[in-house]
Amino acid sequence: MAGGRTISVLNVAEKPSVAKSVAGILSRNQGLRTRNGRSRYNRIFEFNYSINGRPCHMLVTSVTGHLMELEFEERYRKWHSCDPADLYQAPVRKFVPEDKLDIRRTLEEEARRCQWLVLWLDCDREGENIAFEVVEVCTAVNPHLTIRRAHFSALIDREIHEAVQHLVEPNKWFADAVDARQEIDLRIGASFTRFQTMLLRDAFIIDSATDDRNLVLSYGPCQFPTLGFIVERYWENQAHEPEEFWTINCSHKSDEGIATFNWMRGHLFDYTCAVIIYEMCVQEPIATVTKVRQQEKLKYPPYPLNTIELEKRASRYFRMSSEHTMKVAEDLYQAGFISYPRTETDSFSQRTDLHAIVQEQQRHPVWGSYAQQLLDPGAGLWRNPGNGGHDDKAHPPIHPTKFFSGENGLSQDHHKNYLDVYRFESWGSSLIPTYVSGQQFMPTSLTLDSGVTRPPPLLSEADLLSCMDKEGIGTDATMHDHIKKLLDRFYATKDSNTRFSPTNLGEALVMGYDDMGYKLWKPYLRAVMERDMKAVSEGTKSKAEVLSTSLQQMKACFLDARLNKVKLFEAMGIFFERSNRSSGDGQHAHGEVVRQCGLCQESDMVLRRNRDGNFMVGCLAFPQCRNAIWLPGSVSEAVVTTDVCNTCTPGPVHLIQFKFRQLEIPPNYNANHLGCIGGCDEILRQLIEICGTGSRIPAQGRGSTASSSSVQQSNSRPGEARRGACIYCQQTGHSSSDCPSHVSGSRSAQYRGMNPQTGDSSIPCSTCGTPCTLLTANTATNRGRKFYSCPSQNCNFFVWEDNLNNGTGGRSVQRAGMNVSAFNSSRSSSRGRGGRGRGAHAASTTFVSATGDPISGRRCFVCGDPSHFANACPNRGS
DNA sequence: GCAAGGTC
Repeated sequence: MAGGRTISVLNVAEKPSVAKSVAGILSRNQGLRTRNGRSRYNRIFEFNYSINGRPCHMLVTSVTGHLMELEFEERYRKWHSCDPADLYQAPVRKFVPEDKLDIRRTLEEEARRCQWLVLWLDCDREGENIAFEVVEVCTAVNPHLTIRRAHFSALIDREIHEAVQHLVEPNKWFADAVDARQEIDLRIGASFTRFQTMLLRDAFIIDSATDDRNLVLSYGPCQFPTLGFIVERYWENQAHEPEEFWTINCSHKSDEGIATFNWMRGHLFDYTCAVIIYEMCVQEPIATVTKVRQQEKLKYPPYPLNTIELEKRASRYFRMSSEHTMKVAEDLYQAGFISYPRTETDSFSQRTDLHAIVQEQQRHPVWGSYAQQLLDPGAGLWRNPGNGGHDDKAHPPIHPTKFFSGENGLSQDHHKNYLDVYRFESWGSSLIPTYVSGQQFMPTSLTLDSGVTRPPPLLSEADLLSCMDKEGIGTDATMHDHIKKLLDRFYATKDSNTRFSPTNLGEALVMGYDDMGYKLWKPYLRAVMERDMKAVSEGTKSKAEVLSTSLQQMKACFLDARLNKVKLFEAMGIFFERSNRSSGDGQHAHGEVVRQCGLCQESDMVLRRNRDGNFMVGCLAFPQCRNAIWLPGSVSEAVVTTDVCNTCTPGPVHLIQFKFRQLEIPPNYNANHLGCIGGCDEILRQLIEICGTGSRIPAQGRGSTASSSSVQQSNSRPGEARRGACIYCQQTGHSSSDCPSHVSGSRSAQYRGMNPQTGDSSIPCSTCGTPCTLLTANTATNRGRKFYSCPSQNCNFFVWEDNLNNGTGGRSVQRAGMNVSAFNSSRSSSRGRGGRGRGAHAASTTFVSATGDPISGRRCFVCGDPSHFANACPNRGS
């Protein structure tokens, strides 16, 4: 027993609620006195206690998070006071802001009469940094203080009592890492924010905010990569080219149940190929079981909960925003129901008394009995939770700390269940027949189904949190703040389904930096910083070293970005009108009118230039109407004239005076051309074909996600935009398969490679009028011979090209399998071409067409010979 | 008027 003279101990917690809990637990509410400090929120608790046998007069008070802020010195604070580049070396200082001065005074007054200072800040890097802020303030008035740190991670008796009996030294490396992070964030954030705000805000009419003058175009090392995730996914989504594919599906129903068989090849994009294979199946439909494999499927309970997983699950199951979730979790933590809610840890340490945690829940009406069973050694149900593999060495996974019966004052949102027999995941169940190897059966259904590839969905809040987590953007405690900031800054919007899209402003900014070739909107920068911080916190790098190299690099990057500011200007110019031309009429503000939009028939089509300098004519009603015509990439200038085309209807269609870059067009074309986009202009069509539209070529640094960033996000796509006028609307600039006036792009695969306007590679189907592509046979008897075949499922139109030229005309070939769902098809696709038919039973081997008519005169699909089917065709496979 | 990180 140490005994001896009573010492006064000043205990400082990170927030008032923790001070109250710590005081309550240590004093066991015996002899606990409370008084006000200088700050009305941060009260002081007093009681007597004994640390390692030594009598102590304990004073417990608190701060409210960081006591200090980092700021530039006064003369650099005004935005126009200096060149933003100077902010990389302008002096900074830590100071206690006005609203924290009373807390500082409390600390000073109490510290003067204490011998010890015990720091009860949260046990993470930020907490350690705050601890040193408190130390700085207290030792300034009492240099003789003995400094001690309490380590705890839950506000429960055994943790707190143990912490106070095992005090340690504060960790300077942890605090240094935060100092470095603060300084880098401040310098980068302030320099780029001032730079881009002053550059762009007054130059463009940014209509997102009510008052442009107060708009801040902030840049931050966390908010920008977060925006980058949203934009990148948005670009991927917009650039997606839907492609139709085909699958062969088979099911078998028996007394035991129904089995669905998937094609080992998955799916094929080549329709003809899929039909041939399908037809072979139809011809010999008896299925043989070649292998039977039984596999046990395991479903594991979720790992112990960390902050991000909490936010993701709350968003997924409760549709709670991450911001709200954290507020609720904080309430529960402060009320003592759950452990600290900001943790990266998803595995329980060996020391955690899991049985004690479960014991608390035995009284619960819903899962209490389950808890009892878990604890019953006879039941043998107890299993230790899985190990998620993360441990921040500061806090345990989020877990309930005491029984919660549904107290008043807490909303329904607070009633989260951590130990429930988890309600949000379930087993899928179905019974399938048993099979033995070698067994044969007649499929109940055998269908050729089509599907269309889907674009990746826009990011949900849970997706976004995953991206941030994966790349280390923000802390578990701040991720939701960064997401909210993007909404507040008008950089992004969230739809009712919690899916995020960039606004024009957000997309333009990312595009601008991307065009510079910079990864400033990517997470790499932050990742490097985070690695540096970790190195500092582990003592392998010094704070000074990290600051010096990091800031040097960032300043170089800043100066370079400023040299390339024209890229930001151009990107903004795609979405926003320049403010010095803002007073013009509406038409001028958006471009020159070429014609009325033939698609929506409400708005005008106007001539515009995209960020790559390429011209297009787009509908003013975008994005409601996506009609767009991309012009040749070789156009250097384009001006809408008052001349009107006298062929194209509905008029008026204004002619455009084009100037082409001579070097980019063939020598026999004139660099100056008065052209029409109405469909009549053969020269324009040819130049689009020759030069491409240039609009969708991936820009440097944007990789595969490039294309959609163009201004209109039209449906046109790189390769197809070059192939001439659309067969539906006769406009150039998009292909038929992309025609916005046409219902579906799902047929796109069928039209590839054709050239409708040249007349020699496409003819209309004699039945439905659909253009038929010129294809080349590859059979032994007809290799190299060209033919036309209708891509439509409803036609069997087929004609050899040489017959056509001889005037023989087309003939139909019945194709078994197409349009035919052999056997009763219960799995027909509503969208695709296959499987729509009704069918007779297989045993009769009668096939019925999609119209219900029996098929007669069936012929080989490969060579057209009625004497055999494709699977027996002598020409097949040669 | 800027960042991100604490917290009220």
